Formats: sequence, C-alpha cells, structure tokens
Amino acid sequence: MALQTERYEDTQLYKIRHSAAHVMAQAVMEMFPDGKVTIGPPVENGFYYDFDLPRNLTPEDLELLEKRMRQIVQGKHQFTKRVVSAEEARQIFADQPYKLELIEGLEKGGLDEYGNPLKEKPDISIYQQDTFMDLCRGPHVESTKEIKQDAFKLMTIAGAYWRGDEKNKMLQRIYGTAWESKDQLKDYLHQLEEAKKRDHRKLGRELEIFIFDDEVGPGLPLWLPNGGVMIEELEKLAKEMEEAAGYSRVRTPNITKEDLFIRSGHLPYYAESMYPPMELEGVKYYIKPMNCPMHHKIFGSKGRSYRDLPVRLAEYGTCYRYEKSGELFGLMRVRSMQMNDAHIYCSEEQFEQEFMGVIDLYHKYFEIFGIDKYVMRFSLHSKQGLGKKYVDNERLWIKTEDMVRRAMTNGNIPFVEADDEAAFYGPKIDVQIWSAIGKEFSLATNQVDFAVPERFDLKFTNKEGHDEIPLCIHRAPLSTHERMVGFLIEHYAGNFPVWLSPEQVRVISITDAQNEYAESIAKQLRENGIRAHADLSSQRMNAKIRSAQLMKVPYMLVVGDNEMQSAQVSLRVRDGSQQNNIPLEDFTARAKDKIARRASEL
RNA sequence: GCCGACGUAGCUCAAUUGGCAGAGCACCCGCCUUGUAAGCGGGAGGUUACGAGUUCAAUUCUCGUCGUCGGCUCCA
Repeated sequence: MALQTERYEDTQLYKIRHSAAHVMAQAVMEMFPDGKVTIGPPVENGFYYDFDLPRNLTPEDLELLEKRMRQIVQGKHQFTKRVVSAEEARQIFADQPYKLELIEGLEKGGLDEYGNPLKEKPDISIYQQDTFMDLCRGPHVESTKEIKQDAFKLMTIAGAYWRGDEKNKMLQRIYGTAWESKDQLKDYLHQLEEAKKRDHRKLGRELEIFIFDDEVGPGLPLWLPNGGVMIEELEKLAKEMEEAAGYSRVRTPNITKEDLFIRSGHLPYYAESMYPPMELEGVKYYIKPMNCPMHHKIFGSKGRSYRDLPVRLAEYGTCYRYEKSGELFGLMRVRSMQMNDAHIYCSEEQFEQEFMGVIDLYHKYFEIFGIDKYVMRFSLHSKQGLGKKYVDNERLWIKTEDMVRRAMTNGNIPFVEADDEAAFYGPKIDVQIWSAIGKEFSLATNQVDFAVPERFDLKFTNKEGHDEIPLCIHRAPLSTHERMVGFLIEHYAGNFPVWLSPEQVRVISITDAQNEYAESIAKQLRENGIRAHADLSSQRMNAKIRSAQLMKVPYMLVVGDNEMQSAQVSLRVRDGSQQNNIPLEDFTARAKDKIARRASEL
C-alpha cells in the first residue's frame, strides 16, 4: 500500500498555523499601532511572527495577546487574497519598512520573504482578515473560524535577527503553537512535558552522570563516576570495532605551536572558535580544537607506498573549542570534548570503499544502540563561499562531491543534500539527530578532505613510482563522548542497556541479617566482571528498591532469609518483572550474556 | 556574541506591599528488622550566585559581573 504523504505546505494544519500567525500579528499591531511587522511563517508544531516594537514584550503581554486572538478568531472573519502591483503594495505598506524591503525583493524577482533566491518572479499578493492586511503568498484558511479558539497557544518570546543575519537588527519573535483541535493541542503540550523528563541535562544530574561547575567554567563538563563508566564502555566499543576494521591507534598532545594550524589552514577559518594562544619564549601555542593536523604529521613521518594504503589513524582525542556563550547546550554543545576521531589516508581508487566502510561502521553502531530516527545529510559547498568559507578550488569540490554522491547512491544509502554546509576542506556526510526538546545536532560525521593533505605535503609512491597526494577521510561515527552520552541519555531516557549501565546490579538485603550474604553476592558478581554493589543501608526493602529503580539499575537481586538458606537470589528486573529463588550462577550467566552481546533487552 | 527571562540548603521549591530565611527529599545519629517503588523520631545544613548602590532596614528596589534557561547566530 503506497500512501502518498501530503506536503506540510498543502495541509489544513499549515494553513491554520499560517493564519494564526496573521491573527497574532493583528493583535500585536492593535497593542502597538506604531509597531513594524516583518514575517510570520508556519514552522514545525506551530508558527512565529517577528516584530520590531517600541518596547520589549512581557509574559503578561502574551496573555493579553492570546486573549485578543481568541476574540478575533471568533469574529469569523474571511481571509481575502488580492494580487497587487509592486507600486500598490508600496503604498499599502508605506509605513512598514520591512515590508518595503520584501516588496523590493519580490519585484526584482530575486528573493522570497526569507531572502532566498526564487526561480521565477512571483506575484505580489496581500491577504486581509478583519482589520489586518499582510503582504503574503499564502495559503490561508477561508475564515478565522477554522482556527479553533482552544487549539492554539502562545509559547514564548525570543530574539531573532532580521533575515537571520547577525549583522541586522534584532527583532522580537513570538512563537505559538496551533492545532486542529483542543485535544491535539493537549497532546502536544503533554509531549513537551514528557520530553522534558528525558532531557539529558535533568537526567544527567539525577543519574549522577555529569555536572557543570561555575568555577570550572561553562561548557566544561565534569564526568562523575557513572559517566566515567559509560565513557569507558564507549571507548571499549570503539576500539573493538576499529581494530576489526583495520585502524591503528595513535596519541597526540593537547597543545601545539601556532605553525601547525597555519600550515593546516585552520587559523583563518577557525580562529574565533579556538582558545587564544599562550605565548612562551616568543612562541605561540594553541590548545588543539581538532586532531587532524597531528595525524597528518604522523602520516607524513615516513615514506609511504601505495601498498601501505589505506592508512587509518584513530584516536579518542581531547579537543577544546571556544563556542560562543549562547551556543552552549548541556553536553550537546560544550567547550571540551573527546572525539571518536580517525583519519583515513587513501588513494582515489580506494575512496569509495573506504568512505562506505565508514558508513558501514555507522550502521553497525546504530544497530547496537537501536538508533533509527536520523537523517544523513550530504553537505555541499556553495559557489559564493569559495575562497571565504571554502577552499578555492571549484573543480575539486565538484569532483569530490560527485565521488561521495556516487558512493552513497551505489551503497543505496538514503540522504538529503544541503548546500553551503560543507567543511572548509571538502564535502561531508553528517548524521543529524534531534535532542529531546527538538534541537537538531550533527551526531556523527564523515568528511572528505581534498585540500589539507597537499598543504602538509603528504604523498605516497604509486605503482608507477610517482608521488601522489592521498585523499583524507575525517570521520567520527561515535561523535564526541559528550554529545554521544548526551544523546544516549535522551535516546534511552536513562534506561541504558545492561552493558552501558553504570551500575548493572544492586543487591538488596531485606534485613541486616542478610547483609553479609548480600555483600558476598555482589563480590562474586564483580569477580565475574559485572558492576554490582550491595545496598546495606538501614532502609526498608521497599525503599531500597525504589532508590534502585530511580537510578534505573537494570537488575536488582533481593535476598532475604529464604534466599540465604537456599543459597539463591530473587531477581527483580528494571521493568518490574520478577524471578524468585534462582541460583546465582543462572543470573550471572544471563547478565554476562547480555553484556557480552551488548544486548538491548534486559 | 545578540534579545529576553531567571539565579534562595546537595536536589525540588516556599517566603503577604522592603521588617529575624522555611518545607520535602538527600545527608548524619538513634529506634524499627521489614518480601518487590518512600517505616518512625531527632540533628546538622544558607553572607539568599558575586560586587556595588538606595534605605533605619534589601532574598525583595537600582546598576554591574558571573552563570543557567528560551530563542537568534554559529557548530562535532
């Protein structure tokens, strides 16, 4: 059965949200007759509208605006469309400078309301409901009555730059959400509440995985023992997989002389994101924001033959990037990070196989973690960025982009193309994921570098005995520890599979009389490589179970007189299921099996 | 970095118009010895983020700094 999925732009919901934005603009303009309107499109889950207003909006304003919007929609006003000439549009919006700018863009036939180029010159249309008229291409609902007065809500006030450019004036943006019915709105608000519960910043503290400390500094996480365990497990996994895939492990220092980043070409592109240099005896040293240049040095440290290729150098490298303060976000965007980094040096003929080998590695990891909600984004250069954001060699850009596109197509891997998102040295495939609260991040990355090897004078001797410059693939399938753990906390909502759980077993004695027995069980488990400890506190058993449940420990072993007499244990699994009076060896075998297989089931 | 909101005990939150800072959980000490998500009692814990200012008096009002959150911009 082939269900045709309707484009969002064609749905009733889209029209409702777009129309709700206009109704909101009407309410805002009634409150601020001198205010300036800009644009107000539907977005995922709702809509926004940007205004330039004489004063800042307050939460109280939002309430008033929402109330007024309910009155307006109940007025059952028709939305009427009219196509006008540019001249007429200019007269209508004579006191609306942002609209005049938009009209000019439309008239010149270049730009849509977001400043993006349009293929053909559009009609200039205006929509009106009640007293409010807006420059708009639509579409809208027929009447405001289609916007149910109990199915929308104004959510938040935010700042946003005019046309998304930080050099422009900052406007005030109001976000709202709108649905077809009250129940849909209720469901959505409920979903938001649920999402907050799995926010890694909240769970990270509750499960004692990481903290931030004001005196240490923003974006510099301190990993608590539980986080330390998770990191160790991830590194173990990476090392196993990379060893099997033919990688060699290297280690490189955290600081280097400025010269290295001048040679790599990073400084002109990257200086703003780097911690400032330290200068000693007239030499500048930088903390490394990436490992690549050092791996290049290792590749270049001896003569290489085509027989040695591909050379795959891996390192969980610690890097520091000075992200701007407003960009920090829990573990997902930090200033210190440990990257699942590796660089693959290969010939052009080997490229496709190596590139797809990395994609294959992604898939293996995703299977282990059960990750299925992601998009592979193929990031391309842009012509206008050549020589600025991107290495100025259009021929090689197009060539390597074709190589990647061909590899992905041959491998049957679905992807979306994104212009103007590449690294400065080449195109890349990023794996895009979403945090619990809906922010988008690149988790893993797989990048082609056709530029930097040459700058480092990297070469190998080919079959004909001539020097050839290798291609370099930069890849980080497990992202950074920071982003990966942040993601996994949300992905599992803290309910980690056994192998990844900081504490795998908690042994719970029912009374003090079993404390010694409980401790001996925990010890035996630890001797079997299972992370276990006994809760010998004076709490009641129920309370001990509760605290183990709250810490999301996968296995609880309850031991009372019964179990002690028969030398057995009673198992309570995190999901609430129980198996009473089983031999310890049976449980140990089960746990060891799940851990060894990195099983997702408990 | 920009716009806005916020910052009270380890955590989650209180504190009427400026008038001696409070609770639950966690922690410590007792008692209880218990069968699958919180037993009872007691104790300790705060220069109200930091620094100035206004005031007889500031958690409360003003300014600055730092940090967090929601966005924008930017990104692994």
